[in-house]
Amino acid sequence: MLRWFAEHGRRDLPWQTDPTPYRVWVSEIMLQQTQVATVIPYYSRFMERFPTVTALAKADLDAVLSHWSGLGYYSRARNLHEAAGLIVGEHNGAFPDTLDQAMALPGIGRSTAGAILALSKDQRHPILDGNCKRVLARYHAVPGWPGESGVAKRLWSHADAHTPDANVARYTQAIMDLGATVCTRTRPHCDVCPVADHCATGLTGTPEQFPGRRPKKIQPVKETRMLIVYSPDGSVLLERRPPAGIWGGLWSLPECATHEDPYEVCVQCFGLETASVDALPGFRHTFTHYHLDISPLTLAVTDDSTDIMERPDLLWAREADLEDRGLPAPVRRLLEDFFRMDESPCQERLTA
DNA sequence: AAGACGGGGAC
DNA sequence: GTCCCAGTCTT
Repeated sequence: MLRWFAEHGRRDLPWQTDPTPYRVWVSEIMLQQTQVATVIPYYSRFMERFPTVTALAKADLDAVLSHWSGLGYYSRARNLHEAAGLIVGEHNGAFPDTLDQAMALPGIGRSTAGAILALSKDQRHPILDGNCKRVLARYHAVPGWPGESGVAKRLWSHADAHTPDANVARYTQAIMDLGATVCTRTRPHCDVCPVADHCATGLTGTPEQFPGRRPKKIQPVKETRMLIVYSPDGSVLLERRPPAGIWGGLWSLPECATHEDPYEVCVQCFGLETASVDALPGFRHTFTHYHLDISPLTLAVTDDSTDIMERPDLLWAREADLEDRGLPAPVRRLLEDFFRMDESPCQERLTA
């Protein structure tokens, strides 16, 4: 593995050039359930804005969420920010040196804690990310879906047995790179695999059948109406979502259940008189666990009461304000389209 | 043990 | 469309 890594491993990823615990930590959190190519631009912007754990701890959560906007799993950003405060407040600004202390931080489980300490301090800890699960399930022909506790337990045992006493950082990067570039989900390249000779499935079996698939489930379909409440000065009303749950803590559009009257919602919830409801084309946003059918409605504010908003969960935002706010990806796209229509001469919606 | 939690890349 | 990804947290 180490010989293969020296020749074929990835050594030039942004967090590898200067693998401090902080830089590795941020990368590992971003890489949870997210592919390297997606992470890289986010990582660059994040490290430029929050170069140290102190800078991250001092920042507003809003600033952190805006740099996370579009990555998904926003609890990762909230946990990262909270953990930075704990590191500054309880660890004198130094990332914890033991596995248990690292795992005590929010957002850091066993695999991430092991990866950070292995990659940044060469400590001996096994990891078990998606790449390792695939490599080990194939190498040892472990049947079953890794989401089952018994299967995960066997994989952890193999991971620990393979982890060397020396060169842990390089070995850890090697097994992840092997999974990412050779032992790929479909059509693995067993002909160039450095461990194919001892692999239980590579040359003689069917590696694609490992690991076992997640049991299939029908995903429910939910629907909502999103209100684009716009004022004559070209700003739209944003509402902050609750800290937990879907899109937790992000700025989104007010929503209106199918049985509610959008005019009434504007009056009751925001004290705003509106007119001229228009429907924009609906679209479907798909999550891991359900589909969300979104029907956007535009409402023009008719009275001049835009100065009554003193609520911290409400915000009038112009187009230029959006980039500094954490918005769910579909809401960001929707508002970008809305403002783009606004500029287009064929629309008379705002000019009446 | 099972479900919640986003978004995008690969196919 | 489906599957999955450098998982963790809550229930």
